[in-house]
Amino acid sequence: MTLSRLLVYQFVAKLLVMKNTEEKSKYHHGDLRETLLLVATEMLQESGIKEVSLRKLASRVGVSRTAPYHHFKDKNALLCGIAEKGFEQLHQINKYGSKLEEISVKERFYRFIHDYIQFANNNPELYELMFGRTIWKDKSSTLELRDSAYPCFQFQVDMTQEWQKQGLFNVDDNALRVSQVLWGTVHGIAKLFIDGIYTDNSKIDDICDYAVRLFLSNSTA
Amino acid sequence: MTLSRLLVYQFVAKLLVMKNTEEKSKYHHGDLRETLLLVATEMLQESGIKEVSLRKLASRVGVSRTAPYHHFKDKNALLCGIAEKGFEQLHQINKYGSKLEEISVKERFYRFIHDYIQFANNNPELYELMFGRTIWKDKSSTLELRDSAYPCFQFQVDMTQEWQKQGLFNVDDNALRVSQVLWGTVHGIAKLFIDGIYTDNSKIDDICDYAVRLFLSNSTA
DNA sequence: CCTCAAAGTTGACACTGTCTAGTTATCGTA
DNA sequence: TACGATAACTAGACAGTGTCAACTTTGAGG
Repeated sequence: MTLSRLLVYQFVAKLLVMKNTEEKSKYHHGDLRETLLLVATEMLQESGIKEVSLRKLASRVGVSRTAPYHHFKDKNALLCGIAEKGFEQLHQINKYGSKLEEISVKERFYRFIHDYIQFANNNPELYELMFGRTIWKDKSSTLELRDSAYPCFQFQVDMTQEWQKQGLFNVDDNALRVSQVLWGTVHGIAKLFIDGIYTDNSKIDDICDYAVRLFLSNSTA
Repeated sequence: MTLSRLLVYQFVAKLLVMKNTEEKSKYHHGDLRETLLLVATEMLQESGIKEVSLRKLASRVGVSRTAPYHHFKDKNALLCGIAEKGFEQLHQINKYGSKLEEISVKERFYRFIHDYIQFANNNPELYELMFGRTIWKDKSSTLELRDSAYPCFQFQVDMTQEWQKQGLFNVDDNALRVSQVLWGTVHGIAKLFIDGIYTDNSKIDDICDYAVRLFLSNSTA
């Protein structure tokens, strides 16, 4: 299964380069960087970050152990690359949810919380990587990673501001602070689930309900 | 510095055994298990979990590489042992804070949030270990770990119930759910700080303030 | 056509966790 | 007091890991 998909990757990657030429030798891969990210993400999702090693990755892609070093400074840079795409995905989800005009603000707020936690729950290893200290602590985050993560963070502040305007929260409150607490809540619940401390996934919806209720019990909307 | 403290450990450990005898040979350490936990915790706090290796630990303690295996099944068991003590510490803090009768319930609630996040912030590596997937995911947690962690978790539910009785939250709400959301919030904020995503530590108090305000804006106390 | 940088290679090094087999010390019991 | 079991400890080995240095192949541009 993984093997067959891998062959597809290599094939597609090669197609990207075979624009005018008929055949390519195998020495130059074509689009190794993208293929590495693709396969590494797959390995991550399949068997966890502990199983992602550069050597295994290289061998899966069919390339020598040190070839990845021509596309990523080190393992950390590769991981940042994976997380980068995760943030684009999450940002997309948030944007989509905030545009649903056929439902009430309150419902949109519930959906934000719910969709966020679902994203984490559907991609536990990816989420763990995106928000883990591996790539953030000690200033080890790549410039490109920050460029894709910060807009995603900022969007959450913007949404909070919108919720304030619509009466879910006090307009006089500092939007950044409110958003930091809200994000803390969803992040915390998500983490407790995917780290295996909250174990009953069937209770996710119920917990989201309570989160909304606790925050909005005095909203004017 | 570390070296001198290490010598103290070894000395103390030896004293524990030298009850009746005058001198002990060095083949048997005396209380290796406890010494390993002590030194490992120190290594953890000093330079992060990534720097904690069984071999380095053994060599610091002055024992062969495989000696620790006679006291811990594997590395995971050692880490569980460290976390265990962390939970006892945290439980202690929670218990202490809940007994302060000279301040109001609201202030006690604030202190719970504040103290919790401070504990995480003062012991980032330990907290990371205690609540990280390394020891929880895939049922890798030790029985002893669970025995020290679960009472700590339960205590938070008990506190929530007390807060409900005193009017901070609706008495009719499911205490477990309320507590799961509250705990999610403090855990999430703590994590965002210690993982390096929230970077301005001087804002901790302010964020705690907002958390309390958001939760208690409609309390009857 | 030639050059040169980019992309890919092998070999090596210093680590890691953990298994196996062997050694030494300790303690309860005959 | 002697003995034998067993707990505590040791060295050797193995398969992994990330990453560095030195080398080769390839393709594109002057």
